[in-house]
Amino acid sequence: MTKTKAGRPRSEKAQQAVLNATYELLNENGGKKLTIEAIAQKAGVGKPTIYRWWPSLADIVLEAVLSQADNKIPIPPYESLQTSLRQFLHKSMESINEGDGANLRYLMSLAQQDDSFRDRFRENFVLKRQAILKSILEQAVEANEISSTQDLDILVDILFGAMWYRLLIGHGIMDESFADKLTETAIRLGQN
Amino acid sequence: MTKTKAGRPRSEKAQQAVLNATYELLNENGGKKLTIEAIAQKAGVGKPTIYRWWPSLADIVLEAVLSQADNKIPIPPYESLQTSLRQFLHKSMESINEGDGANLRYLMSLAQQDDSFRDRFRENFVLKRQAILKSILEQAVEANEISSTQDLDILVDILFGAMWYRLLIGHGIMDESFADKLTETAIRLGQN
Amino acid sequence: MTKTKAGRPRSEKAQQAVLNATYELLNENGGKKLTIEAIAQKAGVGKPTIYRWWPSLADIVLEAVLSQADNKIPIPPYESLQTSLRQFLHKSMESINEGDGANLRYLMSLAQQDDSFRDRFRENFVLKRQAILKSILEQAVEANEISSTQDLDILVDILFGAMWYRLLIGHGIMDESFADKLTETAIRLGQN
Amino acid sequence: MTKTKAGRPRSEKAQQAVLNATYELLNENGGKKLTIEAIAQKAGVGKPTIYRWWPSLADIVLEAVLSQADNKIPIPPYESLQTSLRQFLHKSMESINEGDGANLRYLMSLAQQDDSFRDRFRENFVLKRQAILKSILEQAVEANEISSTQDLDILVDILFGAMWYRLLIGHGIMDESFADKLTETAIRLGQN
DNA sequence: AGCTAAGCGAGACGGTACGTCCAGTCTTGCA
DNA sequence: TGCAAGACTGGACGTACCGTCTCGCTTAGCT
Repeated sequence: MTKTKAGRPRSEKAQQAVLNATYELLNENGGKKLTIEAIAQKAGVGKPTIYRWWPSLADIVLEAVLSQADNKIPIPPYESLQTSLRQFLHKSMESINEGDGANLRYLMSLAQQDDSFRDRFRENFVLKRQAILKSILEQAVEANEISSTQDLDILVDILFGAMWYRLLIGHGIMDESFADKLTETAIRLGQN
Repeated sequence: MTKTKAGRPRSEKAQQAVLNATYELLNENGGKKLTIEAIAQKAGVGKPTIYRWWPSLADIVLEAVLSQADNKIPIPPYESLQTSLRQFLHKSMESINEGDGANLRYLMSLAQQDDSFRDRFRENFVLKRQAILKSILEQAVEANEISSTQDLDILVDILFGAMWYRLLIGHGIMDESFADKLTETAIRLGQN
Repeated sequence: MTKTKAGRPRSEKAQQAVLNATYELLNENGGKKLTIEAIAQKAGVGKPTIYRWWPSLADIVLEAVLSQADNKIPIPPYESLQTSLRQFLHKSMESINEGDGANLRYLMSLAQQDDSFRDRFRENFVLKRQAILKSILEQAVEANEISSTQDLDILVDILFGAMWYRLLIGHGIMDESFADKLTETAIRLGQN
Repeated sequence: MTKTKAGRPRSEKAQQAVLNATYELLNENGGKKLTIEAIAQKAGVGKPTIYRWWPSLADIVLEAVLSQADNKIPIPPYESLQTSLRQFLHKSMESINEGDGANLRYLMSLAQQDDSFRDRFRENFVLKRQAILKSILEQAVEANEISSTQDLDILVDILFGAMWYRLLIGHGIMDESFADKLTETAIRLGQN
């Protein structure tokens, strides 16, 4: 019988157009004009198409940011805590200052408005970043640069926490010197 | 020199009704139904009255939270870093777990959507909390419990950052043991 | 050459619901409660749908009245000025007394508040009524019941003018005897 | 038994300021910006002062128009129907074209929205104008220029009706030739 | 001449409706 | 039969006025 698929197949093009449009709108006015209608219009896509694939605006933004940012902060081969952590934090600051800061703030904001998105944001974004940082710290433990009695989770919360805090509140700059101070803090906490 | 202002004076009753209604709605569904229309209806107040006195929904929420929370975390007389900081962090955790956590998350979310509100949020809320924490740390420096070479601002960012981070992401619990770990961290960083 | 229009077509059901709701509200309190919000609610229709299709409340009312009244005053075959004009004026009085009077007053009122609507009201409503009356008078000219030197436009202004004047001011009744007097006036002016 | 009235008497200045402000606003954009708030502001008067003296916006407008227009169309000594009626109608057209037309249209519009104002408008404005016209016609009857069997009320409705009709609908000009045609019409109807 | 109460301006109040924007769903015809 | 287009219901937005109220100041007229 009919095994051929009738109808028009899904358009990958449309999907990509949505993500591109979202990313552009996001970086235009800090998300002020970022609505599903605007995305649909800019992408040349029908609204139902968007609703078919994503559960919410937040998820589109998350995917758009992920698809753009996935390979921005590469994990370098471990050298030393001082070198590797410093480099990781420098890259993070750099990315934030180049525009990703606004995206991160936007995602964090959306996560507070929708619990189920908050879960996806955590699992698909935040925890993956934590894993990278943690792997650096674990290698530092192996290299005896961090005491094995140190609670690495607290260390992760401290490092990412301080960065997010400054990013979200905007009371302090996000520059290399800040990255250096956090690196130093981690080293001092590791020694014990 | 007429310094008296003509016209009917501002109704404190209406103002208080707005703040109360806001606080209730905020704690009902985590801010899902928190709209200016809903506040106006619940408070028995006209919408223009609200717009006359507050520039945005965010500012109403901020004032509502401030008016409720102003005296929740008292500043105790300084005893020791271990005691005073620990107590401050315990109180903070407690307040968050008693419902203020949702409010804080809501405010932080709003702050990411409106730059001018972000400024007010920072000045009127965040920096005041930072000042409390910092005064504890400064007393610790005076008591030689923290080295005078330590950068207190970084310490503040670390402590508040870690708390906000967990609160916003929801990947870790906010309990006394977390507060204790942060206290211990501060002490270790203070001992240069 | 695609001339077909994409997208969901206009809903005739919604359009009709709006007109019906408008007509009902119009006849409920003489237009006192006739607001776009009330129409939308009564018709079960969103406000944007109304604004998409009508430029103003006045135009909705005009269309509602037109759709209800289009066939109320039929043009009878011409017999004589005495008979045909009298019948036309009798029907007009009747329609006014049956409730259309309020609608006409409402429309005339709206026309004074919005010049562009006044134009549409004139073109789509008033001039069409004038044409009917004028065609009767023209047949009377052909039948030598009205002198060909008589200015028919003035006659039309006199007949409709007197009716509208009494309707709007309310200083005299709108009954058959009034219609008869106007008929007689027309006949006397025609003889010359 | 204090029956005397103490207290400050009414300010005639405020009353006049209201009427002047109303008249100016009325002639600025055809009544588009004519609101009680605007009047109060322009007149430098408190809103309650306005509400204390006038039952509605319409009544303010009526009084403003009356106070400005009372002596615009003087009643000349009767000469002949041809002369006196013609002059009266010419003056009416002139006044309408000089700006009073907009005021009349505005008043008529308001009269359709408020039945009790419609009564006052009729009694204090329309009927007084009718009385002037009627007195001319009555003098014509006395002078045997109009047959005593002619119904003068119908004649009044015809003359004022035709003018109001053209004014309100805007389908014909209001000039001297129109006035002349109406004069001629009256003369012909008078001859019987 | 002083007292006092009503009138005054100003403007905040609870409301209603406005016209707009966007959400999320539904209904077409094209491909 | 999946898609773009776009119309649909619905809800909140921020604004403009409404008519009422509450102030402190001003002022006329009685005591």
